[in-house]
Amino acid sequence: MVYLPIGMKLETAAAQPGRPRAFDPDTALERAMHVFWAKGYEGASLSNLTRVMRINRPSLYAAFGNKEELFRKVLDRYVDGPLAYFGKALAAPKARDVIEQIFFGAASMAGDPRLPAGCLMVQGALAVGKAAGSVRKEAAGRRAGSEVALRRRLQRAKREGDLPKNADPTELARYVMTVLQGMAVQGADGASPDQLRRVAQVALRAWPER
Amino acid sequence: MVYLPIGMKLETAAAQPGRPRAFDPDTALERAMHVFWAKGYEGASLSNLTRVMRINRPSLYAAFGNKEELFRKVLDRYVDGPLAYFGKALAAPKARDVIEQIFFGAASMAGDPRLPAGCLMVQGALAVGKAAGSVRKEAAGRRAGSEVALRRRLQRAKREGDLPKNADPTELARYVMTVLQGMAVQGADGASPDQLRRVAQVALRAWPER
DNA sequence: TATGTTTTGTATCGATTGGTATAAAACTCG
DNA sequence: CGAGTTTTATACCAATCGATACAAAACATA
Repeated sequence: MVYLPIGMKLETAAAQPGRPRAFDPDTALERAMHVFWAKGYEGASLSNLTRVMRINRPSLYAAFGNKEELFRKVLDRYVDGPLAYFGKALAAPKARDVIEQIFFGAASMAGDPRLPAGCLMVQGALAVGKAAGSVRKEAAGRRAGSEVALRRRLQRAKREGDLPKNADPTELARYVMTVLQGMAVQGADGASPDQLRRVAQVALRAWPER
Repeated sequence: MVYLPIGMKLETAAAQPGRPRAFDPDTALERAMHVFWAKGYEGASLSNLTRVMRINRPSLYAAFGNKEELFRKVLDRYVDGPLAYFGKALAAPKARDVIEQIFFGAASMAGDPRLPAGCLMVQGALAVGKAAGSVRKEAAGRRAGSEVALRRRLQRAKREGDLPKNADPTELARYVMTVLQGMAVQGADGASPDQLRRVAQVALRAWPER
């Protein structure tokens, strides 16, 4: 059992020996996210990464493992950061609201000038060489995971009478993910939030009413 | 003016001097397409390409220029080959048929075991490093070109009374392209033709009736 | 101040990248 | 057969890739 001084954060509690870090790992990770987001896993070289992260190569390897582990940690940060709207949307009371929040959340993300265009989980490692195969599968697995989460939410909605009896949560979830991933491609090509919102409006016409 | 022997093809007419090619450029291009399609522009190395194309490096450069030009020629071949259904669909008499043929054409392409998963124009160069920036723009420009062609087709449909007066061809074309590109991501993740067809069925519910 | 520990910066590692120089091989034409 | 032309195969180029070895620097503790 470890007793901490009251009011002291757990991270800073253990003042370990040795030379202290000259950089904030969280800030460095944020910067790495931008590089992978804009250039993809293979397009982001270690020289790119270290320059933007403002750390040298050994510091990167000591703090994040290697390029692949860094990418995985960047993916974690991405889903907890820019993609947080997705998880929040799942908590909306009605299925229709869930879908609207997902679509419009994706559209408005394209309007943030601080963020690269498109979606990291889509363009980060969609088609890659043999060496990056596991990274591709990692990203694909996360896309599939999002679809599963949405499907379960829609299954719940159906149980709650929030969807018609003939509605298929599996098909609907896949449709929503398809539109979302298409919006990611459009966003990567420079589509504006307004354009994406109009796409979302059209896509919502396919939603089963009442 | 050049007079050709009757019944002789123009390509084989000029029997030029020098050592003849030991490979068929068309076959080699087809093989290169598969490599770029499966691995993306950056993930496809020249070693990959020459091995699959079954030619050596100088032959590749003599016949196709360099990696970037080879990719452009592969894109040409892609639109004239696997993506030919898109152009044919535009010739359908009614707008609704155009969209159905596009969607179901994309779905059935995913069922061809001879072809890599997904869509070359989407995953070939979606997010890449600085050196491949022009290749990314090339692919993006072709995606935009497809959308323009579809928009014009829908504008014609509206003039012909084939779409409601309040329908917006620009929005509809963008919506269709978005769904199509989303289907490409789903296809890259291993979605079956049946699954994609069901997605298309849902997507078609957004289409303006009458 | 001395010791132990961790991070930092530099300088590099072998492997691979896209791209070529060079000469032998294989054809046409004279 | 010999000259001219083009393609082939091998070997190689500089540059960059991801990843490390090593020693100086900066801290805590004794």
